[in-house]
Amino acid sequence: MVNPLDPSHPRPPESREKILETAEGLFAVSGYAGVGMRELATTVGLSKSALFHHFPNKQDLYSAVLDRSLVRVEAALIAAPTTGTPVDRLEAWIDAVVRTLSEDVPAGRLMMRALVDEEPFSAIVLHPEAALDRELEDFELRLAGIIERFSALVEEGIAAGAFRLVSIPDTLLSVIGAITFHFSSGELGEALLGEPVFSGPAVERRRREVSEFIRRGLVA
Amino acid sequence: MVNPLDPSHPRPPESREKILETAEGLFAVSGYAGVGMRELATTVGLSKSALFHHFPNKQDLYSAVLDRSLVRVEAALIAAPTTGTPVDRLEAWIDAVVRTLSEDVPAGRLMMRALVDEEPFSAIVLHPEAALDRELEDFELRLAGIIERFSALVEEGIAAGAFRLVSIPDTLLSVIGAITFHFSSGELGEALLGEPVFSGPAVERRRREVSEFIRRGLVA
DNA sequence: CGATTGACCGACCGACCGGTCGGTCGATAT
DNA sequence: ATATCGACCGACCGGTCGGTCGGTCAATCG
Repeated sequence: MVNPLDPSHPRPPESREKILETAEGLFAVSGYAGVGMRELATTVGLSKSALFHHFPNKQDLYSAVLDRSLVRVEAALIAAPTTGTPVDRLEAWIDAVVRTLSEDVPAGRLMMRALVDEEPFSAIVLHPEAALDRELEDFELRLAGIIERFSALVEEGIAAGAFRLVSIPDTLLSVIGAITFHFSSGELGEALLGEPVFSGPAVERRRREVSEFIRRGLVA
Repeated sequence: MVNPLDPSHPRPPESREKILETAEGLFAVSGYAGVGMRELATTVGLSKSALFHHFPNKQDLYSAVLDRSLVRVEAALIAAPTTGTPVDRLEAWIDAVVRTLSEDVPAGRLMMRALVDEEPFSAIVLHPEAALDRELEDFELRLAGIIERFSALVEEGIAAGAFRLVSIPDTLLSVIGAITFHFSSGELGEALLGEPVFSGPAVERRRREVSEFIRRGLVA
């Protein structure tokens, strides 16, 4: 039995976590095809073989990285209050997502890339029961859950008369685009803002601005 | 002298254009690193050497593809009316961009990828005069011009009291994100909408929805 | 103690990468 | 008739890709 308190020699879970953490940053910057297993290995400080010891192949490693980021977003959403008016809850959720993406720097860019890439997702997102023959990745199901939450909130808000009678899918795409793109915009964002996208003031301003922008776009 | 009316044998400008057109589609789907010159060559129906005959290297070909898409957006913006209230002009511009992106299917995804990729852009976007040592690509200057147009419009609208006192950079990032992401969302978008993103009804609805959403988010 | 196990490494594999080179071919220019 | 030129091709280059394999080593188990 391994003693989890024994600090002698790099313990296994540490390596696995370090690989995921490093891979998140690299995949966010260069995309799936733009990161080589050698590059990742040397950045982590392990041999390439060690990577394949912890993950069966590159795609599964990528899926694990993606799911790890989505778990944080999901957790923030679950932790957010579920009481109050739809407008209150919407603002709380936007705050939660913005805060999460501002703390996990590579996550926004990573998710934007994953969303734009064709492969991982399919028409199953809203109909998981109709899973064709393909096996669904963890992160696909998790994303579907997150989207479903937002979708239900907007639907409820419309029914309660708090929101305009918008097209829910279009609204979802607008909101995802506005929030995620900001934290994916890298150098362009910094050039526009005049300061790093992830600096304290920029994040705080973003939270206010995007929240107000979406609120006004949505309320009746 | 080449007779441009002579349809005998594949004429050179046709090949170059065909390469760009094909490359736009491939780069949009798989990204810069995800497309090989061999794959592109065989898709076009030429040899790999022919690609390097028309373009000095892969990066320059990619830049040309990007610029070609931006030219269309720029042209649509220039053709749009520049009279009326800021709100009118904003709506006309959003219409123009949405229409352009809906007609040039790969363009949205291609631009979203380019925007998320770190390399091509730098902090020069709004300060082209401060161009460090690096030579600016055509498409970078063109993008800077497009952003500058939108920025000026929002600024003017605020000064005229037509728009709220928003953070202009944040608003630009929200608008770019909302519009571009929709046409980059591929399978996710189709799953949410229940129909192809680029189908007639979906495009028309998108035009209305995103225009109204942004208008409400921005007007005083 | 010996056996097992998990973390890790170096060497290696076939496929593919971007890019170069020498040359062919048909149309134009002189 | 001949020289030139642009479009194009097949063969080839060094290097990198994701992935495999045999083995080492330290810690644990029985």
